[in-house]
Amino acid sequence: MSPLLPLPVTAADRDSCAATDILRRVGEKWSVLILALLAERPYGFNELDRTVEPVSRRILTRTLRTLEADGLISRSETPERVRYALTPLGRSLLPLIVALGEWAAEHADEIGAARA
Amino acid sequence: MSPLLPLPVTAADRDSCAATDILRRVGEKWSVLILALLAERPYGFNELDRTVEPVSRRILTRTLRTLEADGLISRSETPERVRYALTPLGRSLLPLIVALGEWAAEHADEIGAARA
DNA sequence: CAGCATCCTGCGCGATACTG
DNA sequence: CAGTATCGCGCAGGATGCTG
Repeated sequence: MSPLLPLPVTAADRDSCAATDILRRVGEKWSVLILALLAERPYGFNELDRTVEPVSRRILTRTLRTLEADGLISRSETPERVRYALTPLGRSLLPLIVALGEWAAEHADEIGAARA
Repeated sequence: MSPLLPLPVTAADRDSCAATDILRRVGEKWSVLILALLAERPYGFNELDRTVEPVSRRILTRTLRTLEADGLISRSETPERVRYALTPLGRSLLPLIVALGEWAAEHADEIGAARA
């Protein structure tokens, strides 16, 4: 066993697998989108709310809190507004997400064909 | 807008984003693990069931069907057994998952520290 | 502007039992 | 061996209204 990576095969591992963990995190509905937006510049809360569009404020809040708790984004208050920004850790994750996005774009037709 | 990628910002895009789509797919609980196992060699159904361990057969079945529908794995029947294997498409996705796994392993302590 | 409180729905995931 | 059928739980995600 023990494949190419720190991947969990036994029951004992299954909750402690870093790869699965982070994959589930970025698999959450709005995470990647938020990270991609913050890659360009910091955003305020309502600004994110408007830009991400059909997300509810409840979910946006929770997603931001989670990303913050993981150290991927930072939240700072200024007198005028709250400011969400990427942390260095979050920024280091970007290339991988970008690569996955490119892979998905390249093979979108193959996947579409397979589904039909 | 329109960040670094084909990422969905508007409501119209949100269900058609290939990147988010594939991320949710591999974010499913057992997907990466199954892909990682099949990266080494083909597996039979019960063989997967035993190896992945705490997964229920119902979920294993559904996960396999989904991965198959996306063209990432193939299912073929021989007289003695059913054989699940990676497709070329699935294999082309592996390096990206490996990269994410390595990233997660490298930064596991930072993430852990952030959560505390 | 930046949220929190409340209520609700769908489905990811699981346990258990049964089938050809 | 390779599944299907049935039942159930918890949580992601959402709608709506209120707050300082």
